Amino acid sequence: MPEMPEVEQVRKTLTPHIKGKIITNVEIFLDRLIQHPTPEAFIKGLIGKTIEDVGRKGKYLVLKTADNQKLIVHLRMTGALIAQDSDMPAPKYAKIKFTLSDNITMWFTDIRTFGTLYLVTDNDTYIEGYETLGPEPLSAGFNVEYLTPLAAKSRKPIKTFILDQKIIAGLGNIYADECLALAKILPMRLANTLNDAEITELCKDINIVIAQGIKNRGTTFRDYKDGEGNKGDNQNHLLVYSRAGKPCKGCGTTLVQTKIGGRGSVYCPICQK
DNA sequence: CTTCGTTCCTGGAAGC
DNA sequence: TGCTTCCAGGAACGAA
Repeated sequence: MPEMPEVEQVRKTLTPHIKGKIITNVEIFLDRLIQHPTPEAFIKGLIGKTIEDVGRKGKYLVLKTADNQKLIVHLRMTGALIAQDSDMPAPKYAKIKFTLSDNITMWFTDIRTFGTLYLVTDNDTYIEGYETLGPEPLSAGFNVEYLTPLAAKSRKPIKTFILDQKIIAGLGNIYADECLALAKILPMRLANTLNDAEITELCKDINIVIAQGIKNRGTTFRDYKDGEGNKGDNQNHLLVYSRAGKPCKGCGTTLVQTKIGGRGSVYCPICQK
């Protein structure tokens, strides 16, 4: 499930294969994934363009294809962008084929087909989730001064609060559980009950957990792969996620699984307060 | 206004 | 063994 570290790893691994390449053809095998404009206009708008830059904003990949045009991709649950030689067979679950110059093909694959793609030209559409993103972990705008007043007026569980992309861009279910475990805060605590010391610790630990995820090239549980089709390594470094019933790495207590905001959540009932 | 539940979708695992 | 049921969750949406 691509969260910020996974999307960043995709960006990094994709860049050397596609940057500077010309898009010579586009084939769409599932129209529904194209959110804007029409599939026909999407194809027409991309053919002949050069991929000038491969960027990222939160969990969105942003491919610049002209001064006034960008291809925005959200992988959601099981989407992937993979670059490979054009003479290689199509990967499984291929949904969109971007034929590039220099014998490279970039495939968009997706098992559950929740992924979304937008071709935005001259800001001709408004992408709600993209435009309202909060600051990212590890960025200057993400700090205690920013987070404290927002938490103070939120009555959501702290886990749900930090999963809100308008508050923090890039956290998903795995890293949210990990951040709260490291900060020793129970995920069901309401955001406005955290004291200053706890917010400070959480802020610091969100940065630590995300930096570790990036360093370990992302977390692969089931389907996530980077731009070259490789898995990440961070699943071998997790404190709580997917470890329900196993001993806490801190105190040995059996980790507990529950549901918060409809999402599976794992925590240590002793270490986390 | 905020918060909560539902929905989209498929594959894999668990249960009987 | 083979079938059915449940679960995974990002984010939009409608309901409370």
